[in-house]
Amino acid sequence: MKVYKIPEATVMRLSIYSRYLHQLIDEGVDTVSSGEIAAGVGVGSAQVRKDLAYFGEFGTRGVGYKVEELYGYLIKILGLDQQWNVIIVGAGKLGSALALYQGFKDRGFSVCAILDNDPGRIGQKLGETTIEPLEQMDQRIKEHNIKVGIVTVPAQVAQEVTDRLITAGVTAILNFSPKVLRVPHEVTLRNVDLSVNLEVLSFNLALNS
Amino acid sequence: MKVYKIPEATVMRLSIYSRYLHQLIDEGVDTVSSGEIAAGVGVGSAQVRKDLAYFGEFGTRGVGYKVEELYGYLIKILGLDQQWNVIIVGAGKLGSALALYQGFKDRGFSVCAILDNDPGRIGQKLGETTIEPLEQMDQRIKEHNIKVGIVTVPAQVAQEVTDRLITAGVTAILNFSPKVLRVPHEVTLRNVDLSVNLEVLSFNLALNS
DNA sequence: TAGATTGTTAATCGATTAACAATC
DNA sequence: TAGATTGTTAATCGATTAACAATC
Repeated sequence: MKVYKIPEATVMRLSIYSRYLHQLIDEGVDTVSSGEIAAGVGVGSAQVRKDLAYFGEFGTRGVGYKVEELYGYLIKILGLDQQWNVIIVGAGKLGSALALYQGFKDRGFSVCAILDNDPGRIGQKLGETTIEPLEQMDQRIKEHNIKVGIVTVPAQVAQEVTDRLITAGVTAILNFSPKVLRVPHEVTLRNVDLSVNLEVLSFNLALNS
Repeated sequence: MKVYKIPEATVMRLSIYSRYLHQLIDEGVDTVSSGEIAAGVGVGSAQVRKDLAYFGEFGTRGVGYKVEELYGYLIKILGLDQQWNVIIVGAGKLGSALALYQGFKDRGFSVCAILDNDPGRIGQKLGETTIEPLEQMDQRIKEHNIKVGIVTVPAQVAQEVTDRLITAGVTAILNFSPKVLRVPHEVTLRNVDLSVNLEVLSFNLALNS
């Protein structure tokens, strides 16, 4: 797949398209147009075609796209045709909820290690997985060839934990801590800052009042 | 505050700046330049000045910004100088974790109602708040003048729940369900789609392998 | 005054959208 | 062939960045 520069928004939309196509498969639909996908997920049809065009030609002019086929391509493009092992650092409320989140499993993500440094938490089970001390990080990452780390620790230790994850071999990080993290450019970082999200809402509420 | 069109990215950065300023206050710093803020949060200094310029002139040429003063302005702009009452619909793992999330309280958000339709969950306590049936929605929203709704229900019922929230008076929605929601234009919607986030990581991993 | 840093304008960059030739 | 819809180009839009006059 020879690709130059894909806008991040495009990747996010591909993920959403793929879910919509999954729904169409369930409904037994077998052909769909860019306009229908667009209407289904609330974007323009040119946007849909443009997003797909980054990766190839998947449709038939005058006809549209075969739903199952396009779905298969998207899953491949998104890397969801393989299993990704995940480590969660921080077994607080949020980390524990994420460890048990069914949506991750559904899409091929397998949480195979959960770490915390609270002696009261270590040894407890979350589903199949036992909470272990941070010292186990290196071993678990190597053992399970983990590439994805989820950071749900307090802000003060988030950078340190991130550095350790990267040193141990993780190259993709989902950060839930309210901390601006620095990572080398070859590591992909995404921030899911819950407070920032609520504050955008708050901004809009304040604006309209 | 007379404002035309603020990029959403600007609002998110303002939230991040405000946290950085809070940290500077703790450190006893009392003056800061746009370059220092920029370095602190990993953006360009022109970006910082431009973001602030949407809302006014907060600095002194040749000197910089007074930390506490600028922090105060940002809190005001973000609407964090007032308390926002929040309702959570869906008391599963994620909803429960959010109900207890300290970060929300710290920024002035008060979760004052949690609803679920699972009889096994109703009546249980999450912190101070008791899980109630969905029938209580209208009453709680009116009683507490709730403007913010957090949706953590399964995709199948997300749109229905959202419609009910809006009818009852909620005008800002944080959606954690993997569902494209339709809301009237006067309602602010933010999607925090955990799977989409992981899939962007997966895409990048697949790209680099 | 000299040095520093803001606020703002203009240039650049990149993403979205409209339009249409290609083609089923 | 006529109608439909793709893939792609070019136009538009909007956000970021560079540059600099204003000014402390």
